[in-house]
Amino acid sequence: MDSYSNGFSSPRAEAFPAGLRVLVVDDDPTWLKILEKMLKKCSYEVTTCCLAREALDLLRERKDGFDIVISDVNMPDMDGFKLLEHVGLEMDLPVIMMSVDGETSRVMKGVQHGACDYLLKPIRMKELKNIWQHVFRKKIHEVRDIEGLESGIEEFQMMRNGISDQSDDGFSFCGGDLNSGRKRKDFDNKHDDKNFGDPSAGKRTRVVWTVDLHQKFVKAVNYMGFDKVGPKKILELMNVPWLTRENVASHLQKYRLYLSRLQKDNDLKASHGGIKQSTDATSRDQAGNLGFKNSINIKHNDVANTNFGIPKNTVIQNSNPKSHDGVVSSPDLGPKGPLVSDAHEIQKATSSSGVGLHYSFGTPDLDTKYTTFSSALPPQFSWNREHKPQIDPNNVFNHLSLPDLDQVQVNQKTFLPSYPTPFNKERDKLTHIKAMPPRATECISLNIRQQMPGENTFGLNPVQSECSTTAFNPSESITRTAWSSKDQVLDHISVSDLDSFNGNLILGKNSALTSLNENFPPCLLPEDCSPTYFEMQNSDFSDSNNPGLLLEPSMYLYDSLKFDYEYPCDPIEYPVMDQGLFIA
DNA sequence: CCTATAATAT
DNA sequence: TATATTATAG
Repeated sequence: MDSYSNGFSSPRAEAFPAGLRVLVVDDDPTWLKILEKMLKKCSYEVTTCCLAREALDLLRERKDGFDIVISDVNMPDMDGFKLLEHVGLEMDLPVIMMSVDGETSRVMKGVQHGACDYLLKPIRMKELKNIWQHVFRKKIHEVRDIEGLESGIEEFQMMRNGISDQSDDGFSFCGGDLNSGRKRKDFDNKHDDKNFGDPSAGKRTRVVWTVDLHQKFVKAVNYMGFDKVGPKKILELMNVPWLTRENVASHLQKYRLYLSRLQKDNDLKASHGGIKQSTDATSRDQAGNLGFKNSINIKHNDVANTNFGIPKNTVIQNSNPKSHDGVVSSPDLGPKGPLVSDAHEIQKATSSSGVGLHYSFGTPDLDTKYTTFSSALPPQFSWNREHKPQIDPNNVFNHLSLPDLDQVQVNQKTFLPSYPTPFNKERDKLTHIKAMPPRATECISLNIRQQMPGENTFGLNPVQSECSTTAFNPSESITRTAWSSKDQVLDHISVSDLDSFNGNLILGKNSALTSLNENFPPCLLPEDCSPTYFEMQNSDFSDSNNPGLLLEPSMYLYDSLKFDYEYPCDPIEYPVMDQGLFIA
């Protein structure tokens, strides 16, 4: 692992792609062998398994044990897409799907479910050689995120060179604003003026906590330590001009509540398992500590390369030195049963269930402020800047990261994202990981409401659409919504923009909003995914090993994407998918 | 700063 | 209508 981590942490290292930890899943032993061989030739560290279940278990056991997963689509025990979903939700690892079938709809489905790439068998070296780019790309994005809080941008820039930035991704996917890139945000003016300054307006505008905003929030929290945080500090760190302390306080309240609920669930689960910890502690307290403490204190730069400053996993280190091993895994929860269970069912049940936090992406409402994009937007665009001109350059858009907890965490060691658990506290105490709830739990669902760029293409307006999907439930039958994708994106799981886009169109309830375009963000896309997909088509790029090269290809890809997507297929078709996306 | 509660939004 | 999110009061 070390080697691995090193490699990634410092892209420049020659060893770079070497040591990439790949998990290959395919029910056909022959393919498994072949792939293993090929991957080893690429100097990757390969682990194989022929069952999806097995793969999931492996991944759960060794949370930070893999950098990327390559899975066949057709498998007896579990649909490859389902596996994809689980992986995306639970470990946030890039997943490459493969099959003999290159039917567009299948590929699309893979992408929608979060696959960062879709390879057609027979797979050639060419294609495998570059899989590291998915890992790298993801890393970069994460960096970016974090960066926001930290002052250092250097790293970011470094990476940046190599890779296209999100905006590219985003755009291409969105299918929308290709050329201009960003649509403008005209409307800011309106809103801005309105409420802010004048008290006269009796009530303040309502802040919508978009994913982006929430991420910032979380970062801030993690950065300073959960227990130490206060609205004021968070606000400062977030550096979002128009946000008020009250807004943050309110959100913090909600967040804590949410965490406590989460905890509670976990406890329950744990108890079920028989192992009950002392958790009973009041929910409040726990909540307070949850998760963050541990993770946070470390924000050093030393890690700089890798992490970008985020503290995250510290906890793990402390508690479990071997985090790698998967200490984290939680047996009780029984990843098995429930996971496999059909997402469908769960979804249904769950979708509305209450556990998740919902974030929205866009905004339809004029009065409301949406934070979301502020980041992505160039300063000029920032909406409310009036109040505070400061804009974070940092803000970049990232794709969404998981909601709270994990979010962006980066493993210092590995650099792969790991989930931070909210439950650190307990973890520490207990040390047993068992007690811990499975990550899945952590993955709560998010409903994201996003607004797509109203694409002009269609002439439609962007509308919000929502769809939710369920992730899975790790342990009990609890169901959770994974997140809704409507638009997008959650990390990988998400749907392709295209879909969402279309979805929006269709759904368009608020069509009135037509002008919205502001825009959004193209960003949300799962960066990983998009480009890749195309790559297949243009196989040319596949050769480069050099990270530096990465960029170029991407660009191409993007272009091609744009092209393709420019004429989106029938919008109509998608909506449906949209909804069902995750569901399978 | 935190909690509770009202006001809104979905 | 029931719930969830956010604003406000205490």
